[in-house]
Amino acid sequence: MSDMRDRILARACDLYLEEGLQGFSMRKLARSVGVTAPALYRHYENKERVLVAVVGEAYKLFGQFLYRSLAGHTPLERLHLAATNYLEFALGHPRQYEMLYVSPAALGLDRLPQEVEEHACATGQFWHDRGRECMDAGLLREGSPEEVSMTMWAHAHGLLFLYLRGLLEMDEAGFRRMFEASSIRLFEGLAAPRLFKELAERGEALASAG
Amino acid sequence: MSDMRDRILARACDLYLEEGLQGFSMRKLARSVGVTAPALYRHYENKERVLVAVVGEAYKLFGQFLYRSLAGHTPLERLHLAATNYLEFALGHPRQYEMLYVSPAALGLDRLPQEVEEHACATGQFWHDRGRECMDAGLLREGSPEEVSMTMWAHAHGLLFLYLRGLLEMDEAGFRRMFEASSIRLFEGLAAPRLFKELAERGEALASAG
DNA sequence: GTCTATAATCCGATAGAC
DNA sequence: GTCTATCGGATTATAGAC
Repeated sequence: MSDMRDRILARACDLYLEEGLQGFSMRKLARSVGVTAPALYRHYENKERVLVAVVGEAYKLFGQFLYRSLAGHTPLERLHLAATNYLEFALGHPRQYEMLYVSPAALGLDRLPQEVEEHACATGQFWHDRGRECMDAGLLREGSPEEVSMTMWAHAHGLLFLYLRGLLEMDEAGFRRMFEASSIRLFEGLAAPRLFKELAERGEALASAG
Repeated sequence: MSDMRDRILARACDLYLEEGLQGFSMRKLARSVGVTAPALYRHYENKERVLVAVVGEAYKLFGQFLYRSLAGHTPLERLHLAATNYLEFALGHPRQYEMLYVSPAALGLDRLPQEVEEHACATGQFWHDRGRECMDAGLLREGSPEEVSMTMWAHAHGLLFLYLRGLLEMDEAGFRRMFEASSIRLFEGLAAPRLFKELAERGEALASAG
C-alpha cells in the first residue's frame, strides 16, 4: 500500500494537534497508526521528515484560506479578504498557524528544508501582490509595496501572536474587535497632527518610533 | 555557600544561550557548573524552576533597557527611546528576547508562573503608560491608550519576530532601516485619501484590513 | 513491509552514604 | 551539600526473522 504514507501523515497531523510539538514521538505515532515504530521508518526517513510533512500540510490548508481571497473583484476587496481569511485561519486553526512559524531548532533542524521555505516565500509574495495592486490603484500611499506588505504582515502576526500566547487579557470576540480597530488605526495612522508639528519644530525625523 | 544558586543560574543562562531550549538539560548544566546532577536539586526543585529563573533573568535585562527610556524629557522622547531600546535589546540579545515570549508548553508547564506573568504584565503597563502620556499631550489620536499601545507593541514584535526567524531577506542594517520606515508608516497611516473615499462610496466600514 | 528484539543514548529525579 | 549508584522512563534508529 502506497497510501500508508498518507495514513501516517494524517495521523501525524492529528497527533501534533493533540499533543503539540513537545508530546510528539514516533512511538506514539506508530501506536496511533496501529503499527510498530520501526514500520514508520519504511515510509519516512526519520522524525524530522515527518514533522516537515506536517508543516507542509499546515501550509496547504493555509493556502486554501489565503487564495480564496482572490475571489474578490477589486484590489481593495482582495486585500480585505486576505486579511479576514488570515485572521480566520489563525483563530480557527491555532496549532497549524503556530506551525507556519515554527523555528527550525524546534524541529531538530539547523535550517528549514527548501520545501517549507518555498511555501513561506510564496506567502510573502502573496502579501506583496496584494499591496502592489492596491498601491497601483492609488489606494495606498506611494512607496515600496514589499515594505508596506511587511508592515501589514507584521501587524497582523504580532497581534495574533500576542493573543495566542495569552498575553492580551481578552476573549476571542474582544480580540476580533481589537484586531479590526487596530487595522483601521494602521491605515489611518496613529499620530495626531500635532506630533508632526512637534517633530518639524525639533527638526528631527520620526525615527523607529513603533 | 548560598551563592551556589547564583552560580547555577549564571551557568544555566549561558547553557540556554549556547544550546537553546532543546539542548538544555540538568545533566549538561551540572557538568557546566562542575558538580554532579543531583547536587542541582539542593538549589532548584526541578528543571522547570531553573528555566523559569532563566526567563526571569531575561526580563531583568530587558527591564534595564526599557526603563532607561524614562530618562527622556518629553512623552514623545520617552516613547521614541522605548521603541529604540526595545529594538536594541531584541537585536543585541535575540535569545533572551525569544525567552520573553516562550510558550509555557516549551518550558514543560501548563501556565507560566505568576512571577513571569507579573513581568510580562509590567511590560504591557510600561507600553500603556508611554501611549497614554503621548495621547494626553495631544500627540496621538484620541482613543484607547491600551489599544494604541497594543498596536505599537504588535507592530514592533511582529517585525522582529519575522526578522529573527529569517523570514525577511535582509541583513541587520537593512532591517533597521525597514523597521524605522515601517514605524513611520504606522504613525502616518498606510492609506491614501482615495481609499477612504472609495470606502465611503461603498458605504462600508474598513473592516480588519491589516 | 511488518514484525520482534534490541542497541545505544539520553533524560529527570531519588536514596542513602559520607 | 555533594557524592555514587541507580531507578524508571523516554527517545531514535537498526538488525534480522518472517
